[in-house]
Amino acid sequence: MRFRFAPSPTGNLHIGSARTALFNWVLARHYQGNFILRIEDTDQERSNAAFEANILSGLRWLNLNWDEGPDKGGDCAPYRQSERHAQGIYGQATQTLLEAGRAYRCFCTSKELEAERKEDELNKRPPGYKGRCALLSQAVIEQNLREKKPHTIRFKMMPGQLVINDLIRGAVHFETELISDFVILKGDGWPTFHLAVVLDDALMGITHVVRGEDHLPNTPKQMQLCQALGYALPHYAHLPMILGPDRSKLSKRHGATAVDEYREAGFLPETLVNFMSLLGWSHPEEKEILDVQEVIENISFERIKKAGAIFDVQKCRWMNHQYMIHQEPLRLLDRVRPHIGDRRFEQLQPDQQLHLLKLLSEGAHTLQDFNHGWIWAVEAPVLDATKIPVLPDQAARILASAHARFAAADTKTFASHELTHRLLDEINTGLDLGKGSGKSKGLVMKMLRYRITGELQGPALADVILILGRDESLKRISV
RNA sequence: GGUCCCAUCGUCUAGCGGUUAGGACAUCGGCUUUUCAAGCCGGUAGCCAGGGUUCGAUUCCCUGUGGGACCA
Repeated sequence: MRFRFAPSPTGNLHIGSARTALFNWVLARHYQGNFILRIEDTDQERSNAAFEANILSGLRWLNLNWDEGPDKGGDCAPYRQSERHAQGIYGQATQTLLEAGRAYRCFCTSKELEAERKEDELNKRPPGYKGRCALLSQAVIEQNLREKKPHTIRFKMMPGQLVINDLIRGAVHFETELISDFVILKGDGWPTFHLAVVLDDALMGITHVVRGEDHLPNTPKQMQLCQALGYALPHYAHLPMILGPDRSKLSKRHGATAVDEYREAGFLPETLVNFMSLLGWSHPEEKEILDVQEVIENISFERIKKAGAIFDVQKCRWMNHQYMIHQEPLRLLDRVRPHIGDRRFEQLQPDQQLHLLKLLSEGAHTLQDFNHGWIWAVEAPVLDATKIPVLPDQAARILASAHARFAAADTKTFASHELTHRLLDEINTGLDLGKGSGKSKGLVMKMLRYRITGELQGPALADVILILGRDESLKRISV
């Protein structure tokens, strides 16, 4: 079995495309088939190498390795349609169809076609090419050719019933008489999407065409084209769309849609793979946190839904949190590092870094969340008297008491979580702030946190003190 | 406009004739916490509508409605 992912390099790798790639890849691995990457760059205007590079790097980041592709070759090379075009395969196929009478030259200008379309619209008739040039006499065609009149080549649709036996949707019926003859070779000799896809899939021995539902209406055209070229039809499977919050096809106006944007926002690739696999598919036991192996083992066309699914960033963030807290600390640290803008993080001792990582990861949803919340670890706060969270006389007493206890405590206390806690309790017990002891403790903690970190909220104070150590902590609460 | 696809909590989904319609995210409440998160416990919330088929429909069929995609 051979699966493929065939993106157009007309934009960065999109979540929707990545999901299609993922399913093809997973399916290929499940059936121990091949996963082929083919670049569909026949649109010379919009394709560019930077986009192609972005797509490849995105797939690599997601760990979706391909068996054959533009960068590594394979038995069906080349894997870039522009290079295949240079070999003349699309022109040859078109010639064959022309000779077989399944294609014809169309000399209609874009102006004429435009006018025709407008007229259809006015008369409320279904738009579409009426096949005028199919009726041209041989003499007229030759005359036009001699005059070097620009023309396209159209494929002649055969009227009749056509059924797609979609692996996900079942039988889908079409009346091909309602589908107009479509262009397969443009005026400049380049193939259109339909010709290129069909011919390449056939030539590359693709057995399963798994793609987005948006291609479903194109399929009848491609099936007739495929058969006219004399090739066996592949199996088709059309995946449900990934939608934006308004239920329309996920697009830029919905916010972040590029895989890159998620990478930069601090999502882990395994989160994205897991999350995308659950958009339109579910594990037989409804397990949600799955590694790729489990997806590969359990994937089946039968469990793929037909309805579109909204990409819920909230749930994706929750899942990313799950992956982060279950990550090996040292590994997580490595992955967090590139996201930390403040280089002073590197000045911290390894054990301090690890301790911070643990504290911060408890509430973090993305790798980007490690960018803040630890500045107190590398610099003493600039204090602002108006922000002091307690009354002035309370502040003075708390600081005096804390200073005395800190100074008297031994270094062991500042190396143990338990002892640090006890120290903080002692400071509280030794004071009489005229409130209930619970409230009084709150005041003590608030004041100390403020003096030590400059913040009114953050990680547990005992941990903060542990990370800073005795001397630095003492310094910060000195009057 | 034409063709095609789709339809279970707000969201992702389980369900493949008989279930108190289950789970997850979000939300709400409680607990925990010096605080914010996180964590734990609990709650609210769903079968688009109308016809059939059937002893019985969320489930099968039809129609409508709604949403979407494609064509241009």
